[in-house]
Amino acid sequence: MAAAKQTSAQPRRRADAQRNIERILDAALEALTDDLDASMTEIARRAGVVRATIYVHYPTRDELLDAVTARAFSEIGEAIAAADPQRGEPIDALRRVVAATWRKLGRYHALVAITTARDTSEEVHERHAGVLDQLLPLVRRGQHSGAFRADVPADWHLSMLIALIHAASAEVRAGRVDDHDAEAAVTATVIGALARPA
Amino acid sequence: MAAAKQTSAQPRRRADAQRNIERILDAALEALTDDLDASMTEIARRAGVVRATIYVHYPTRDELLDAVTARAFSEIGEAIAAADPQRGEPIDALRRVVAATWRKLGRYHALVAITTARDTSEEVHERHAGVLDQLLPLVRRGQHSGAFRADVPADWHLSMLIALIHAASAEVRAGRVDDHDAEAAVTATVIGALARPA
DNA sequence: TTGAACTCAGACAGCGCTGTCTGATTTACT
DNA sequence: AGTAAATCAGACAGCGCTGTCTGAGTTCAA
Repeated sequence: MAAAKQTSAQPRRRADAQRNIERILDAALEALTDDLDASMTEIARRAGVVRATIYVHYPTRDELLDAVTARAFSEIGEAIAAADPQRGEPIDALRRVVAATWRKLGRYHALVAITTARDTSEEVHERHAGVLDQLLPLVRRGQHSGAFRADVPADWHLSMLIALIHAASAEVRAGRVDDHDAEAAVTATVIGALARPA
Repeated sequence: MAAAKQTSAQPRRRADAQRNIERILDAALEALTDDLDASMTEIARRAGVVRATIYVHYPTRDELLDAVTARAFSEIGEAIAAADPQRGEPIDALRRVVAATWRKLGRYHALVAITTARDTSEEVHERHAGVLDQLLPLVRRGQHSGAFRADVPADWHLSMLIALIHAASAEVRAGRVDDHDAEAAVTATVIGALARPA
């Protein structure tokens, strides 16, 4: 079993073990963002542990990737919930959601690429379910109210939203746009892409 | 030197060699679309040749990837030129360009991912230059005329355009939208993303 | 028809990765 | 203070890949 969030049913984990788990997950995300094929050796180096220590916590590379991805989606889900997507006009709610999530989502592009390549599309969809379940209602009510174009499936809008956020993040990483300008730009671009034409 | 397009300066290539080169490039594109890490063994299998035959024409894996990518960008450049991006209103020209290129561009996502991961951003930019040189004037004149939003760099619009096309193609490959509906949808989504709000 | 270009069919070496192992050492919880 | 949890520091085996090689056989252009 991979390292799991501690529960009262398990013996307490030593503090240094808990610290190492966080460092391993952080290092994995960073290494994989730089190189989709980053090795366990490279991840261990960045985490400041020996390779065998990773295997203590995550018996295989895939289990490590699953853990990093689960953590990422959990964080995004929390950010979306905090943006309160059900409240107010769909366009306003979409603004809040994009502002709340674009930076995080952009960082997770590598994980999306890796899991998309590795898993079946059902597995990928299931992994995204926590996030999709929060966003689909917003897209649907926007389509119903006439704020968003309704001649495409709601899934289409979500795919376009995620693609634009990843592209925006790439522009920032490439240094072509600064972070502050990018926030206004990605918000406007997303709204333009989803909104029903006037 | 990698297998190059035949010129009068070179001895004529045998017909079966020419056929194999085309099949190798086709097989490489197909295999890499399915798996970014597709092996030379897999590419040879799909091409119906032995591995050593690929090495006769492309001494390294990277040279093969370069050849596939060069061919892809050449095709896209031709499709863009055929769409006549300098003619007419910017929105109309953008429609023509998207209609002419979205299917091809969508198929080359794997190559973009691979070369982006491998090369420096200068190298990637240089590789895209033939395509960017044709599209940047369209974006700039659209920004100048007020048709496209001008509060972001022209590069921003191009990145968003390409991201949306790739996402659209992924929706079609996933079977969530059919090809015909996707064309109308991607055109509308791109125009919405780039256009200055009314 | 001839002969060079081209391909085939393996075999081989080297590399880097993943996962496992073990005894020694360190950390930290009770 | 004691001791179990955790980590370290390599070493090891197996795997699959890339690139190279060679002699035999096939293809095709002149």
